[in-house]
Amino acid sequence: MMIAPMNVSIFQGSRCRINTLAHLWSGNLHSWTRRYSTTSKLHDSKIPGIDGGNTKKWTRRPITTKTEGSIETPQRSKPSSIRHEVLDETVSASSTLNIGKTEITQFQKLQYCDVQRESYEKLASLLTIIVFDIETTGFSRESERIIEIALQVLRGGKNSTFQTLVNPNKSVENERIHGIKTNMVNRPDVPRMKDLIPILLQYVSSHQIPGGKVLLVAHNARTFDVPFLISEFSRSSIEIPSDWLFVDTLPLARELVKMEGSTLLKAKLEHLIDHYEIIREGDAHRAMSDVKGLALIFQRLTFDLKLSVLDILEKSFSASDLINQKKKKSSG
DNA sequence: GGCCCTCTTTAGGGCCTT
Repeated sequence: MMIAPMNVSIFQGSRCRINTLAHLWSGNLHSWTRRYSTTSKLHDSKIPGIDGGNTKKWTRRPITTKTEGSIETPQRSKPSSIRHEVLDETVSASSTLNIGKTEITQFQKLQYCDVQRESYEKLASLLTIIVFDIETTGFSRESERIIEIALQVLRGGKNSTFQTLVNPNKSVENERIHGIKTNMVNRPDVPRMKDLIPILLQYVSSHQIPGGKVLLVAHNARTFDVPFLISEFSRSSIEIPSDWLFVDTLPLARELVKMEGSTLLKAKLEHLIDHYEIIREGDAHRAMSDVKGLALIFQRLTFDLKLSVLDILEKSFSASDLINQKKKKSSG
């Protein structure tokens, strides 16, 4: 963990800057720590899975989810009972919040940072970061539909990943992109979006820290994933919770492309995966494969760009931000 | 469709998502 003073912030005047978000999660850390042990903090992490430690345990099981009375949002829905897949990934989070004694001592010497550190730690401790991705039948959020969605909670722990196919109630014409065929999703046992939304809300809520916010991360989130979610939620007459914030990794990748000395030429997800030498788990353009890749990319990007949690929050936006932005443009 | 860049801003084209 690197700590250095910083002078500018829209949140508060001066503050401490913590140049990595890695301490907020553990689920993926081991995957790139092996390749990118460039910091002593990461090098010293005792993470299950490294060097013959515990390995990730994956089990696939059908579940029945009941949402009645369990969603803390105003948009309560009828109880639903849908079979879908949850991939259990058991990953210890114990290493991520540990700070070495030396680091604490050095930190404590920065007297002027104490108040800011307290605020930072409070903010960080209340934040749940979730990487997500959707596959769709095309680019238009008006005429096309979501056919797959995947999420990964970066903090790790039980049920840290979620994925499901979605019944679009229309044919899939772009199978060549993701390999998802019409007969894979147009089935009665595949949930439609209106059935899935209450489950999604419950899943996110179950990982949300009381009083905290959720930070949902996606590549090209601002102009693709989030507008698609807004449209799908709207069709189901459900609002996206106001405590969901979104971060788009595309502008972050573009910052890295522009950075002096950077070898990243394009901001596409595939270029980022190549750039960081990430080994894919599964096929490209399948939601969970892209989520797992992006989870690693997000960690590397925030490290390379020296972004703290506050920096990321400054770049975040809400669903209502996009809706209001669109209304302004329409009226203007 | 929004963002970004430039041979620009009274515009146009490329990128990025499926």
